[in-house]
Amino acid sequence: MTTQRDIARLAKTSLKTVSRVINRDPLVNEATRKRIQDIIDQTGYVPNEAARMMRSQSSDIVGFLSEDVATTSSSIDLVRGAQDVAHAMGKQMMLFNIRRGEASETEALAQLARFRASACILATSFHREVPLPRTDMKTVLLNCYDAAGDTATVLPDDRQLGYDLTTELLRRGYRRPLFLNLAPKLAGARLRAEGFIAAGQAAGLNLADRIRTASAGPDRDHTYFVDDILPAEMTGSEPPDVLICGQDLMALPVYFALVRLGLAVGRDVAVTSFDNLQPLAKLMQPGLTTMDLPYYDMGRIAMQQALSEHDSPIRQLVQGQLVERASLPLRQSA
Amino acid sequence: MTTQRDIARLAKTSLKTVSRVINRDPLVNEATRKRIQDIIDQTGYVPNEAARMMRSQSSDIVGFLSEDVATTSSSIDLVRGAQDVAHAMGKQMMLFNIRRGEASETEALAQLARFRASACILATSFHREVPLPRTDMKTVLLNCYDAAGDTATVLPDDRQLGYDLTTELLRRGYRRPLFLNLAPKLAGARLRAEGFIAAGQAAGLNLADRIRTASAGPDRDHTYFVDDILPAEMTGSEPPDVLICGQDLMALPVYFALVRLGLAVGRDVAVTSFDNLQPLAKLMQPGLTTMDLPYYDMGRIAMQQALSEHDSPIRQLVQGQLVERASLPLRQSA
DNA sequence: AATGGTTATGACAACGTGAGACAATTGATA
DNA sequence: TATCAATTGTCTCACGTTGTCATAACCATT
Repeated sequence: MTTQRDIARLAKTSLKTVSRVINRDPLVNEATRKRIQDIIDQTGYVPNEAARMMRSQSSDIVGFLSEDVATTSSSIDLVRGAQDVAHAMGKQMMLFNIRRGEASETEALAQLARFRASACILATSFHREVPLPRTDMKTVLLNCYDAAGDTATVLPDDRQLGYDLTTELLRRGYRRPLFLNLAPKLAGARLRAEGFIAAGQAAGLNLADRIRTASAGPDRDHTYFVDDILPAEMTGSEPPDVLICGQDLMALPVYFALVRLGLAVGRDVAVTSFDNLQPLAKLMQPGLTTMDLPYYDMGRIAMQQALSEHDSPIRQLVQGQLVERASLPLRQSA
Repeated sequence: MTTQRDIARLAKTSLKTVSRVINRDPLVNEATRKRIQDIIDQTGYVPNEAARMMRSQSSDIVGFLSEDVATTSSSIDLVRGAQDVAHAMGKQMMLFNIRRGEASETEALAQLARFRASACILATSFHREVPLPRTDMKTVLLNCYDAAGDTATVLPDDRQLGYDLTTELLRRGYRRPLFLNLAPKLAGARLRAEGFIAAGQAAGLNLADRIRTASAGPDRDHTYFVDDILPAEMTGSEPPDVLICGQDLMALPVYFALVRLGLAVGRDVAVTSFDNLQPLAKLMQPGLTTMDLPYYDMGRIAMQQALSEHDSPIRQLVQGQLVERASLPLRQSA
């Protein structure tokens, strides 16, 4: 491999001058600079990052530990946002697919320590509390938080998401929303429920009994709602005029269930959700109106905090936005 | 940061002996080894990878350049497979989200060169030909190939996938399959069509005219099939008894279209597809019977080839497997 | 010509690790 | 006591880069 020493020899100059050219030190004569630069281009010299790291005692590497990169495609946007910021700042990101609390997490942190990484981002695929691993590295929690609450944290503003979505439904004339919420062990589910009720209060409606929750995991949720809740509610005397699903993946079986009940989504009952999962939300028929979760922005912000010199705010909430499709038409006045 | 020199001072021994312990030199007395190891554990000493890289002139880093980590969740499995193998071999993976042929690709390769990466994997989200970037690094193409054909390549055996799926349909008694294929610019689409026809021939059926293709991109495909092809074919005199969709994401709008046509998936017409996209394929009602594309295995194999000393086979084809769900019932004899 | 100031260049050390050469020490055995 | 093997230590170099400091070259002013 070509080194600065080789360049110096070829350019008949000193090692230091080559280094100056490479580091854009202005204290170099233009003619010399050009002569050296030409040789650099010719030889295809590439600086050795390892040597640079050793000399500077710092590494330009940030770790991204992600749980379940596999399961949820939304978490990919967290990765993308973080990576885009890192590269824009000339940093490198090392991605680790881990399981929280298991050996894979410890190993990832050990690897990052070997590379003297300046910081690490710990991301989860859904908003929830996590145990904080023991590490000396600067840490940013992404889409999760720890009980102690003294670590920089980036979270979706789930309460506001629930509030905004509900407010929009009410504004459009819907009066009997039914919230098919995710399990309360998910922090986002609890917060959205709060926002849902608060938005009702603001409009003079008591929505507290308009929430259904399943205690088990996501998969079970769907079965419960589809087989038990929906048939009962939709055939009752006062059926809901709009369903709020806990996530887009729940809206899909809900669509199918409504078809089985002989109801048309959008006409007989509106359906909304949270996630804006691509390309699912767009491919569903009718297109799913859903609260876009700002994962890409969250990834960006987390990386900005990981790279910032000064201390980051402990908890930063990121807003989402409603994406309108055909599943939530403007309601005809009853 | 603690160094080997610090350890030596604390253990009242020489730098060399510490180095021996760390590098597992057997020529060390057991008692001494333990004493030093204890201090290493206590201080939480972590070897400096930069120094090690410089000393050993090699880096243990493999690059993974992926197009559209964002768009397709299937490509995540490529990443996971590659990462699992890398970590098992004590290597580090650097992930880059790039666009083929654009600056992001060149920059990623430049970064990897700075780290003296030993190899890089170039992955695409769907099976197609790509231009090979100029680089000195050992390269493995994953889910894509270049025209010259002298680069190690890992691909799904799409021809076999098409053949196996079709054979299974025929074995179950279906006789009028209709293949709603992806655009032929995708290599996988062309190969699956070959397999489809070959399987027909093997069963004494001419299926050449049972393929429909759209020339535009995936999104357009769906519209075309859903709005033009399906209504015409399904209401014809001899409607298909089973639909083969080019991908699970196409099967979704197809489901909705069949509902609009008053047809029940599984009962009136069977539906199958390619991908086994999680969790979509499972959540659709009825569950989608689909050819699982072995992305995780492909990722593993690509990384194995990237790390292998000797030259890798130019083209390695990986097999898939049918995942049975309710959308393809065993057919009642007509 | 001497002085001072600026600009350009070079010599050298140091970062942490690993390895080779070889000396020194210890303990056991002949 | 002499000999040998096992263990530990000393010393040195190398990897590639960059900060510190020193020197050289040049110009303008006195």
